[in-house]
Amino acid sequence: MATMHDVARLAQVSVSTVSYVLTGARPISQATRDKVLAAMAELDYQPNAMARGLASRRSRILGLLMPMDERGLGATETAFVTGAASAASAAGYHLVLSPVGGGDLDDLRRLATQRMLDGVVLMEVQLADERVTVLQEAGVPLVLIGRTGDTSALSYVDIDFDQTVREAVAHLVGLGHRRIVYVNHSAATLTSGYGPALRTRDAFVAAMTGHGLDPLMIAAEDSAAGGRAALADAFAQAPELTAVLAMNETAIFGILGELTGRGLSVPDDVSVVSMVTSPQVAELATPALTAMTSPGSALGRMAIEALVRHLDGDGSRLHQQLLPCSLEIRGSTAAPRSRQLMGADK
Amino acid sequence: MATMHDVARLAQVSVSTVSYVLTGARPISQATRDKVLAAMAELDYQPNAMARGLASRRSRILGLLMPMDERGLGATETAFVTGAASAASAAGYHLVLSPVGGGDLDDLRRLATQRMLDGVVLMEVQLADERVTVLQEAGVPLVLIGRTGDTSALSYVDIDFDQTVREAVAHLVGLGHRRIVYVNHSAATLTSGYGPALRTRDAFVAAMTGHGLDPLMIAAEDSAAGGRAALADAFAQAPELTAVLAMNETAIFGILGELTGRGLSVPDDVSVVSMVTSPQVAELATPALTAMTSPGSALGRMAIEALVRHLDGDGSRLHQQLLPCSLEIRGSTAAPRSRQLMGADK
DNA sequence: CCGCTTCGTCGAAGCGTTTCGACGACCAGG
DNA sequence: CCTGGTCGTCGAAACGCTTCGACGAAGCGG
Repeated sequence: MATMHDVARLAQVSVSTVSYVLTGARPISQATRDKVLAAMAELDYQPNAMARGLASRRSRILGLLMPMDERGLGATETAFVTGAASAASAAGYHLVLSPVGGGDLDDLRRLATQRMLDGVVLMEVQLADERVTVLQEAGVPLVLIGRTGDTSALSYVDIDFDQTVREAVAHLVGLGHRRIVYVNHSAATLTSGYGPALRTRDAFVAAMTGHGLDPLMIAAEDSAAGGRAALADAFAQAPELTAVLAMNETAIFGILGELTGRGLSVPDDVSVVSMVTSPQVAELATPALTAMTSPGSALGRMAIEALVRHLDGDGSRLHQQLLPCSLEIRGSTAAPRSRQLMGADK
Repeated sequence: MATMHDVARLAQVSVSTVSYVLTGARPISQATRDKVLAAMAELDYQPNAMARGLASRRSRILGLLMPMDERGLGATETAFVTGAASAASAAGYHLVLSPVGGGDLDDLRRLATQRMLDGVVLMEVQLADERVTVLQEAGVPLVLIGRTGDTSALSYVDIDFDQTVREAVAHLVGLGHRRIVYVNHSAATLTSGYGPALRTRDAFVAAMTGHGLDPLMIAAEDSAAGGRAALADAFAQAPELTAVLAMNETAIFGILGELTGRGLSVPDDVSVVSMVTSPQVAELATPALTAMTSPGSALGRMAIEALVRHLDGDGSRLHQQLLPCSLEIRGSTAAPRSRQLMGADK
């Protein structure tokens, strides 16, 4: 493994000159630069990351802390990761993913405090997230995907749930639906203060009342059974319902099953819109689901870009940005048919 | 940020003594050790990973190279990752995940060649995998999950597809099924030489003929539509079929949909077994799928342990090991009912 | 009681970079 | 022709750790 010394010797320049060619920290004449580059190529030289990190006090490694529970990662999260990775690589950083589950806060602290990571992007942030505290104490630059309760001093990118829900509701209302039920995550999730669940709830209420409609929300367990139960519940409360908006991606298969079980067809009897869903999952269902597709890769890219700007640039300004999901119309939404028209207005 | 010098000064010992306390490379008396540890605690000392890596020429970082395509990560892969992460942490290593897609072989080469990674675990290995070549050339210790075509010089852990298929077939045959169709990945995947698809195909043929039965395999695209088409195809070729064994996790929802569409009930008319499937996915379907659950977390742990043994230990011996999936019986398999008994033997 | 290990500790030499101060060479202005 | 300023390059000092050789102090058999 060739070192800078070898390159310098072969190019007949000093070690520091080689370093300047590499980093561009000082001007180097074209002639010398060429000599050095030729020597590097000949020796197949690769800078040693450790030495570089030690001397410069920056590792050029960014961490992406992702939760890894048993559920697996959806296509949305994956898109986020690939977006982040390519953005990092474009900025000359490596991106490493660290699967920090619940218990290993210590592992996180160690990573952060050992100066391995120049900066960190945190996924799946909770409203009160210990990881944020740990990293802030360690003085590691931080960008969140999602938001904590108090966002005043933090940089983040997140989904614009308000806008997303509004669009979804507008789509359904535009088709003629009046009675729309929103299937959210479980009651436990809501009371635990899970941001997306709370924000979509509020947004749904706002959007519906904005249309002069009555907002009906059901909390559903994250399972197929939870979806079935939620739908049964919904029909009990609003037999005339013609549309379901579902935040709970896991429950949605149960919802579809229950609909079929009741002899109702999608989309003719009941329209279904799935929130924050990837095309891949949407296509799994029959008919394919009209969904609000999350801007996963854009979010990942923006998070990394904000972090890099913070690292390379002035380092002061906060970056706070929201991006809505985009409506992708597939086969699960249509105008409500007569069944409803009889019971309702028009 | 305190350094070793600070600790040494406070404990009134030399820097090297502090280092020996940390690494255990030489014996240190209990008295000095205590002094040093006390000083570390007081200063909240954390060793600098870069300096340590530079001096010792090992980073104590292991890489897990995972493909990140748009499909997302199933619970199986996630289990693999968490198993690997906890094993690494237990062995005193960090595990970082690197999302290396198709294009960025260069990025991989750079990581490998910059001496950032002490060793690497490769997921989703293809029969002819460029990444293996790159890493071998860079001289990075390597453990595969999955197998290349020529496994002679490589360490790997993999699923024992042969055993897994045999168990699945035995389960169905034991219930009384005679006509069983195997829904594999797509024809394109097969001809591209995707190991699991090929190995399960061969295993299926062997298992079926072992029972004196005729092996029928259908290749299906990785989509719901692909599953539907495959099932239609299967019924065309074998109208009397009573059981489906599916390797293609994506197609399975299409298969179930098509079955329902034909008015056939699962498991009374047709039994379904899903191969290499996580409990989470199996529970999504109604009824929940009888499945061969992959030993994800055990595979991850074993891969890391093999790698660590190679790094810390003798470094010579290869580690090659297969683990079967375990049969988990849920609601999608049962004895075939009369419809078949009429058409077939017994 | 002597020379030989063994044990515990120390000092110093790296590890491969970056970065800072210095220093000729060259050029423009006075 | 001298002064002052860039420009391009060099040498050397970090960066924070590991590791090797050395060396006193014990402990031991003879």
